[in-house]
Formats: sequence, structure tokens, C-alpha cells
Amino acid sequence: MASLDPVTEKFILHWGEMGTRWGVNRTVAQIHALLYLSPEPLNAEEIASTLSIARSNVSTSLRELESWGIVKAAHLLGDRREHYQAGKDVWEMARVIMDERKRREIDPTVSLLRECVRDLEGKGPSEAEMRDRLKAMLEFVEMLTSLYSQISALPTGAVRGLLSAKGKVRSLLTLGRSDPL
Amino acid sequence: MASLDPVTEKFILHWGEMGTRWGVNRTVAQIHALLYLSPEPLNAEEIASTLSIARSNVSTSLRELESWGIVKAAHLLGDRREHYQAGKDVWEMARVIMDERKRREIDPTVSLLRECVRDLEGKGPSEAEMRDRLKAMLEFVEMLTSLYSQISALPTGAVRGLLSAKGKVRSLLTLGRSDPL
DNA sequence: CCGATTGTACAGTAATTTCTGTAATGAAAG
DNA sequence: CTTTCATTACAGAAATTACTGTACAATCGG
Repeated sequence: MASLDPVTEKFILHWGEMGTRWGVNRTVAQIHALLYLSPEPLNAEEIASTLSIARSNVSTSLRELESWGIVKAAHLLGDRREHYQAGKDVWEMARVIMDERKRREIDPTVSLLRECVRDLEGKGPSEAEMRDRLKAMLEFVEMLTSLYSQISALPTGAVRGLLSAKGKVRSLLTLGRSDPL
Repeated sequence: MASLDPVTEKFILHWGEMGTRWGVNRTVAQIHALLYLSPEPLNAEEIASTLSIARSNVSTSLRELESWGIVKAAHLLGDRREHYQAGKDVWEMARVIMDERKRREIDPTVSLLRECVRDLEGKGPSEAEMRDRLKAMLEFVEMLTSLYSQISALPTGAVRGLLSAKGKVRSLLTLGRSDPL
């Protein structure tokens, strides 16, 4: 397992790089990429030797991935070691990641913005600009969360169906604005 | 300008923290937050003293923000210094940031995935799993970009109108699936 | 129980990223 | 042309983040 298919390697390296751009540890992202491509679940030792990283690092990173909900441990009969596998459905994966980012980052931001706006209630005109901006930001983020909660409540296949309706966004939009529903 | 309103400070600190979670330098995000809330454009010196950071750091960070297209330099009559202001429309801001992230991260990812899939054409069944996964990922990312390009082609107000139609997503979706357009 | 194997916590180290201060560049005013 | 002010490039310092190796805990088989 120590040597790696060139394509796999290319993908893992790129995925790790993308991770860093989005605030995810490079190694964590690489492990995820490896597990995503692997036909069967891998144990910590295999991951460590394949990516040439310390086992302790693998252990920590796997816990991180589990906390995101995109990697799960699987137990194989006749093997004491834990084996890990990544969720294979990209739509489900995207949903889980968005859920988690919403919970960790968007929700706290909404709270903070509400707090800020409240703190500015009844303040003088010198804070008017700031208040307006914070309100605009709050409104925006709340709209996103509302939209997201509606979408995430739908079955996976349904979202897929909507998004794959390639030419339809404009039409749907026109419909939405003329308020036909 | 050196002392900061408590609400402003709270927002700036939070925004900086959010930045780090999304792969943006904390200081860069803080400067953006400051400019977003500021009623009038600020010069580098004011930014540096307000946030207690070195002028050179401000300079670099401003260039970064300009490269993202969310901060612009403004020239004031009778002042040689450049003054900087952040775009105030959150919708426009979101659009610009998404454009840029697409260009920097999504597009290269699509290229890489295409390359990977191509490399695997005609390979044996041992690579079947990997090929399927990469294809699924590619298909997913391509769908996102297609959706995005459709949305970004619309006027800002229109997107706003669609998204603010709070209860309508499900209805629109049903419509979309039953292929009425 | 005992030894072997797996997984994790943690302290120290390494690497990377970020920040500062200075020096150089460039542009406007006189 | 010279002086002055604003900006930026860059090298080194500082801070943060990531990684490793070891030591410990837990679990299983004998």
C-alpha cells in the first residue's frame, strides 16, 4: 500500500492544496482524498505509510475528519484495527460539510451581528453608517441561512434534480419574481 | 482614529477570526471589516494605527484586498495619500468573492479532475473505483459551476428577489423536476 | 494475569505563515 | 532640481500551526 498510483497521488496533492485554501489542514484534506478514492477502508497504519506521515498525526486527522462527519470508522471481522472510509456520495458530502460550516461559522456570525445591531439601537446618528452596514450584513446572512435550511430539508435527489436543470435558472427566477406560487 | 468603537471592535475581531477559518489572513479580513464599517475612506496610516499593525503590513494586505476586488482606492482632493474603501453592497461583495474563488480554486480543480479522468480512460478494472469517484466529483463540480455561471449572469436585484422568496424553494423545485419550462 | 497490538495525549521540534522595520522607489510640491 | 511625503519590496524576527516521537492507556488473545 505504500506506493501510490500517479493519478491518485495527483488528486491527493491537489485536494490537500485546496484544503489549505479553505482553512482545512493539508494533511487532513489529503487523508480525506485518499479515503475517498480507496476502494476499501484503510487502517491508520496504511494511511500513515502511504502518505509518509506519523501515525499520531493520522490519528488526530482522522478524529478531525470524523468530527466533520465525512469519514466513518468501520470494523472488519478478524481485525482488531479500526478501518476508515470516506462517504462516497459527493452530494451528501457537500451537504454534511455545509451543515457543519454553518453550525461552526455562520450561526455564530449571525449571533454576533444581532448583538452588534442590538448594541447600536438608540445610538446617535454618528453610528448610523455602521448600523446600516451591520444590518445589511445580518440581513444577507440570514437570507442565506434561510435558503440553506430550505434546501437541506429536501431529499438529496431533489436538489440534484433542480441543479441539473441546466437552462432553467433564469426561467425559475422570472417565475419567482412574478410571484406565481 | 486610533481608538475604536466597542461594536466596531467586536465585529472586526470576529471578521478576522472568520477569515482564518476560510483561508484568509486574519489581518486582511480585519482591514476589510474596518473599511466596510467606516463611513469614509481611510488611508494606510489610519488603518495601521487603528488596528495597531505595521504600515507595510497594511500595504500588503490592501493589495491583497484589491486583488480580490472588494476594496478600491479613492483619491481625495488636496490629499496625496491613497484612501481605501470597501464595497458596501453585500450582494455584490458576495458575487465578487465567489467569482474570484471560482477562478482561483474551482476552475483549476475542474481542470485537474478532467486530467485525472482522461489519464484513467482505458485503464483496467482495478482502477474502476477510482475512476468512478473522480467522475462523480467532476460531474458535481461542473454542475456547481454551471449553476453559478447562470446565477452570476443575472442582475443583482434578481438574485436577491429569488432568494428572498422564502417559502418558495420547495415549490420551485417541484416545478423544476416536473420540467414545466 | 501477561505480552502484544492498537489508538491517543502531549511535549518538544520543525515548518510555515505572518508581521515588522528599514531601505528603496516614485511622485508631487516648491 | 531638491525636498518631502507616501507607498512598496524585502530580509529577518516573531508567532502560529503542524508534525513527530514517545509514553501511556486500553483492549484483546493467549
